[in-house]
Amino acid sequence: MERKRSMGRQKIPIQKIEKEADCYATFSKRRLGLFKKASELCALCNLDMGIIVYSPTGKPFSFFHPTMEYVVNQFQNPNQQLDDSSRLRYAYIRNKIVQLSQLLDNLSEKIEVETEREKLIVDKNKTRCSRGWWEGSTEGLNKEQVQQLTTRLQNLQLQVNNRQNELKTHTQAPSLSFVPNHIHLSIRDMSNDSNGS
Amino acid sequence: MERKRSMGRQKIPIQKIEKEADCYATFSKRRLGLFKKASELCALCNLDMGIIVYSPTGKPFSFFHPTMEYVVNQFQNPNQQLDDSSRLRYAYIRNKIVQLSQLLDNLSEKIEVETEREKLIVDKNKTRCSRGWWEGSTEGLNKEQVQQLTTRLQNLQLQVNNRQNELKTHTQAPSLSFVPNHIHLSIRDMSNDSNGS
DNA sequence: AGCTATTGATAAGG
DNA sequence: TCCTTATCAATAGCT
Repeated sequence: MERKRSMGRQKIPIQKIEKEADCYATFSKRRLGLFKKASELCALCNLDMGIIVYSPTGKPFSFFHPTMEYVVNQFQNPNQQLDDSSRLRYAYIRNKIVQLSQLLDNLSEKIEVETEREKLIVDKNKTRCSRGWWEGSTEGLNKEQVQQLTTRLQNLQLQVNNRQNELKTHTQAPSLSFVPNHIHLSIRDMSNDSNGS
Repeated sequence: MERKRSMGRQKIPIQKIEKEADCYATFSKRRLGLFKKASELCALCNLDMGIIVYSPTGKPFSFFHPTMEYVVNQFQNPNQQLDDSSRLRYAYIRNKIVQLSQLLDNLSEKIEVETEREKLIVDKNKTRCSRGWWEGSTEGLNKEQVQQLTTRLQNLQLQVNNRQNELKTHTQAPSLSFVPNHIHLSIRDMSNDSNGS
């Protein structure tokens, strides 16, 4: 039997991580995890929320649904009623987000299917020794190629996310960043978008 | 061998939970989980962040470190420099939070030790059949009693948290709520606190 | 609220 | 940075 290749996840004390590199790594992972949890909560309970977090280097990241203005303003003035034009604007934004959300989910699904298909092809290749466009490669390299393709597809997904984010942001404000799947994301201001696209 | 007493956690699709009761339950659990993750991230990387989330019924909950004003304002005006008095005020708040944090951590630790001790006592009782203040109870009831004590201690911990939160909040704003351990929590305004307590 | 079986998140290591 | 593995942590379904 093969020896363990990793210690696996270990318990860590919840204190400042002094080693800088580890701190950054942990921030990256946990910020993603946090935003994912947030987007899941938004989707599961159909509610509004926002997160702002500064990286150890001070770079701001945010997650908002439906918009930062809406979430913060409602919090500061819970009893304030919106005027009709504001209501319309937010209704519009919500719709837009739902549409984009569905689009992304569709794309994500396609990517998964595609990735799955590639896996099947490789398996077939392994068992039947058939040859295709990857012929000439060793089995190890095939696996690597599939990994690369998978990575490329996943990168595409992230790019789609970022592009969506840009489209929704178009502002000079600090970079907004977010997470794949179940979007429900950040919008800074869509008032410029009132004349249609 | 005993039959399984529960189905355990099941996979659920990330879509609106239509059953209202389930939606509320999920919100409660996941909001707590989210805030805990947030407080851990703050502690691990020593950074600023804020979360605002509205329950399915519209009740606002928030998590901020060090303050809402600070986090939001810095996000909206990333290049703005604070004046000296603001710097001092925030430094003061940060210090206060760290102090409270340590206090709570100490209390939490004591509670854990106490809980552990109770467990040991029960184990001893089981193996040695010694008798104490729980005498007269069956073994099953003893276990239950210990469970109750444990619960009471945990509730105490939560109450300490909530009390701290109140102390830091004292405002007419929507209720701020948060999570045990590694606090790093919400403050709305401490300017009234300048003359000491 | 509290419990348990599972799923999900993530610290280490490459 | 990104992936894998082994573990730890969060939580869905019940009670």
